[in-house]
Amino acid sequence: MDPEQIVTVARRILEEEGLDALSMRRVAKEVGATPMALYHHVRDKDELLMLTLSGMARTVPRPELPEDPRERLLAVAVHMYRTLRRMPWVVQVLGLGDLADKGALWVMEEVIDSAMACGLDADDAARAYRTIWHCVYGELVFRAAAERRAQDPDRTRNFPDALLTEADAEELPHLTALSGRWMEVMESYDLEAQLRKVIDGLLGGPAAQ
Amino acid sequence: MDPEQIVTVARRILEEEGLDALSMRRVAKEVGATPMALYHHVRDKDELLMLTLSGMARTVPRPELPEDPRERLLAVAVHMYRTLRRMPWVVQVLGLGDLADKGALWVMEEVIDSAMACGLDADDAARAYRTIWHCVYGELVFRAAAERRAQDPDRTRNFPDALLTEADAEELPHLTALSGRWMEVMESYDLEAQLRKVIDGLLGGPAAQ
DNA sequence: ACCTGAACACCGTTCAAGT
DNA sequence: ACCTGAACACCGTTCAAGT
Repeated sequence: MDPEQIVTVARRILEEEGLDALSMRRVAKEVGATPMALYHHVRDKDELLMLTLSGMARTVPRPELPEDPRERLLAVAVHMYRTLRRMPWVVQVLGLGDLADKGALWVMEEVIDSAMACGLDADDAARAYRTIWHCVYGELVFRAAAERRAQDPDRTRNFPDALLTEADAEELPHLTALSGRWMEVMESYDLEAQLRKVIDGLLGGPAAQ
Repeated sequence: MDPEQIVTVARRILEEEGLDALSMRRVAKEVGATPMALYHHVRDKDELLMLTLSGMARTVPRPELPEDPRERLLAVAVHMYRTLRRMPWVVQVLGLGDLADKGALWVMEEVIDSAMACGLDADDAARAYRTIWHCVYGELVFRAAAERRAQDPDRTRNFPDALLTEADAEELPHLTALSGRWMEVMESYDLEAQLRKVIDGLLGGPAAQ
């Protein structure tokens, strides 16, 4: 039983059942050892979680990217989104902290390089990366939440529709007008289109020419 | 022992010690009852969490907002950020799902109204709200993570610096150049300035005139 | 060095019984 | 209607003991 085997088992559990299903005891059982045996190879659960993340980036082939820097910036962001969309557990673990994977650094480099090619200085480019990442991460978190909710019909709330009463029409006219269509409007949310606008803003205006 | 008392105790625990410290048994103990008594007032832990959220918005006074719609949009977003920054547990609970508070709907209304006053149609304004919320939420999550990490000096990793070796200078030139300054650059990240650019992008260009 | 067994101090929730 | 007690099936982690 080596650390690699522990991490492999942990990743399988995360993939199949998500973060909530991962416990030291569960990993130990599936690895065929006592819970305490794990602690000879990882410091604690947090470290195990960190180890499940590192190396994941290598499993994703690096995409062909457009040459135009603005399009490249958009393409990297969309790639990051599509990749993590298929790995919901990675998003869950990322939210826990600062854990990171060396194999994913090229994404940051590519974003910063593209932004600089569009005229930003290095510091602004690094900050632009952060803002773009927030847009991607937020979308991943709330889309996952929406899917969970859709699967539990008992608790469907159709926020914000469920909170609106007739008395709100005056205070909240736009929400009232959107009422009933909210889900529909949100399903038409296109991250790529939104990111294009965000990138325009971060680069100081739409593409020239 | 009424539902209100249960929620009050739960909120205090969340405020003082965060989501991880909240358990049904702990709430029961502090309320002076057996764990099972709670289940006569709330369906399960998820419902209790939802109840802790609802009503929180009323505790925050609604701010004076500028008249200019673009400035109002920015001011609402910044207000949302500053408010939640002081309530880290609310951010934790929000990440769990779709839980929402009626008292916070004015924020959505105000964002959508401002965006429409700047020329967006209702659907685009709703989508703009979502993108802005992601920028705010992402910043809240990762700033909280950075603070947690800073308090546990044992695990400080200074991502991405810690992952870089000399061999990466060629593959990752910009990250290498930023190396060492990463923390510094991130500390200079100003959400208001970033949001101003994002809003420019979402509204289709910087303010006219 | 690597692993086990027993223990500590917890979890959320169900179920049958009490008033 | 509201609450309790006992139980079920779990947690992460420590500590002393084994090989």
